[in-house]
Amino acid sequence: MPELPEVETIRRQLEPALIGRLVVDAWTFGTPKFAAACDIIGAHIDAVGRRGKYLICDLDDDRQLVIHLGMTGVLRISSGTAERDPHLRASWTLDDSTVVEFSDTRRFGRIAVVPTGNYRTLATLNAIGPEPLSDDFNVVDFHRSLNSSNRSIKTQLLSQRPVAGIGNIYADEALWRARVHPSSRRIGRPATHRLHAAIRDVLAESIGRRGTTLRDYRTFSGDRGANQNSLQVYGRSGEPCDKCGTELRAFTLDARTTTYCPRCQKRS
DNA sequence: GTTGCGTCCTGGACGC
DNA sequence: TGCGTCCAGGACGCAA
Repeated sequence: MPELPEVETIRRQLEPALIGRLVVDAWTFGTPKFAAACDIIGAHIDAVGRRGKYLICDLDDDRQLVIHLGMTGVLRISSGTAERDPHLRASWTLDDSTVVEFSDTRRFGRIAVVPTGNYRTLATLNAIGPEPLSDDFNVVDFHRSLNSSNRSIKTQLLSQRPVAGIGNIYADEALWRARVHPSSRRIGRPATHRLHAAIRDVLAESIGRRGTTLRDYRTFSGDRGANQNSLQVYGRSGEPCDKCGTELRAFTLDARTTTYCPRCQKRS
């Protein structure tokens, strides 16, 4: 499932292929979620950016192409083979004959075209928090944001409001590193400092490994990420904690599987 | 405004 | 072997 490190890895590889290119043709799967792909025919791509898990391409007509990869979305250059991908949801043909494809098995992804900076139709992006690896992500605001709601800490991280780009994998990993129980509804300053640092660390390390591939995720060049070999809690329920040896446990929080160490992550 | 829940969606795992 | 059921989860809409 593409989270910030996976989307950033794709963005870095996508950028040189798209910058300055003219979109001469487009195709889309017949559902409204992907229909906007065809709206950018005739536009040049000026920049390839990212906010949280959203890829955002600046167009030369004061609009932006916004792509969310959902759970299983993959962007790639068309192989040109005759065998059609049954999960292809959109494709763009560029003026150098490159064909960029968006494949999404579970159709949780989304494509939108909006006036630059106007994200009113994308509620999560419109209210998204600071980029975790930027200077905008500071401990004071993070602490205030986490304690402004009565929801659990993990639920808030997944909401994208306190900080952008965190999904289920990196939420579990960061909370474990920071020794914060996922269900905690209040967090003190020391724990906020630990969580702030842990979020930065797990994301930066995963970007360095080109993301986490559990099943579907591939980089733009079709490679698997390598961070799945370094996960310390996610998907490891029943295995011993790397810190204390206690058996890791899993439970469901907001319909998402949550793995934690009952000894290292005491509920506050 | 906040919170919680249902829905979307498909392939793999598993049990019978 | 074939069938049915369950599970995974990000974003969004809706109701309370």
